[in-house]
Amino acid sequence: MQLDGRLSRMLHLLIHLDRAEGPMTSEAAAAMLGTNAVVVRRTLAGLREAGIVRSTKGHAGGWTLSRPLDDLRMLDVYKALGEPRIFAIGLADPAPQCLVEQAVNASMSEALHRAERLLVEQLSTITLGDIAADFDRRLRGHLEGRAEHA
Amino acid sequence: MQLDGRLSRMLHLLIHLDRAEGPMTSEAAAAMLGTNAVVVRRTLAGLREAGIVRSTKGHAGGWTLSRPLDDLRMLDVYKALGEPRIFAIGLADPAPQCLVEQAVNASMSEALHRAERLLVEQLSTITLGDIAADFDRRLRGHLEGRAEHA
DNA sequence: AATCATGAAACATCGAGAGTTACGTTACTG
DNA sequence: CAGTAACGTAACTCTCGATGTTTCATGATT
Repeated sequence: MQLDGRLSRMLHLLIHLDRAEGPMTSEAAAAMLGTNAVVVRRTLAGLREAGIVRSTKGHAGGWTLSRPLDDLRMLDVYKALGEPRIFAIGLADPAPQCLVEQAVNASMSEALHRAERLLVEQLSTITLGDIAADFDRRLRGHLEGRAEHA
Repeated sequence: MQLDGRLSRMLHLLIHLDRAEGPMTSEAAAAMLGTNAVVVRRTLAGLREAGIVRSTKGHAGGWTLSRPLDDLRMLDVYKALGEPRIFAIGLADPAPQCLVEQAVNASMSEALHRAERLLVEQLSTITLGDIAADFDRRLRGHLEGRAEHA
């Protein structure tokens, strides 16, 4: 994976955590995400500090959601991950002497910032509850599709 | 530089090409951009295929702009670069079996695509002529600033 | 005491842009 | 026509951050 898939993975995992009964181990989460348990712990660490999940050690331990999905916006998760870099493209030199490059930077920054604001606005609008509701719709559609074939 | 600075660099360079008299060598361009001549050639190759610049070999050779800046939109340059990846974040799995992940992907793709559309729209609105005009304003301001100190 | 789980450090892997070296080709110059 | 200046290109290396892996320590349950 050449992209930063942490936000995507965490959204996926958090909804499963909500659906799960009792704590989910890093091992189980890793199997679900197709990755390694240490990667899961590392990534969830930020969410724990942000109060999104709780972890318990020992027997029957693991990860638990500490808020309802409706109180969780995609933006909260993004911030809990440390607000990773959004864009793969950027300025060659953020503080150039050359006035030409300064003008280029002004145009590019403006465009990038606007796109970033739109993205952040959307992340703040959509809750994990919304995504879970979409999942439920997909699940019903999926089951109906199977029923028709029966 | 951890970001893709090609668009930024090419915008910068193209305006200098417009201002320059006669062809500019890759070596001179590299010095201006703080990089290597081979990097310049490699990057400009795409712009040449897109008809944005021309290259001539031999004595007094180098790179020349083949269109006026007002006919060049930032988007043209972006496309000539092969439309590089815009976002550093993305989906962990673009075609998952899991319906939860499908729902997550739907939300994230939607948000990312909207942000991308806004960015592309802006890149298509701004011409290199606009940026050059902004440079001219900055230059006047710069000279006035120096004059006041004199 | 044994086991199961997280916490965390240390290191390897990977991909893409960037940088570098080297050599071939083309075109001008004297 | 030899020399030189420039692009064209292949084939590397370097870098950086996310990802993956190994290992050991710590804490909680049985």
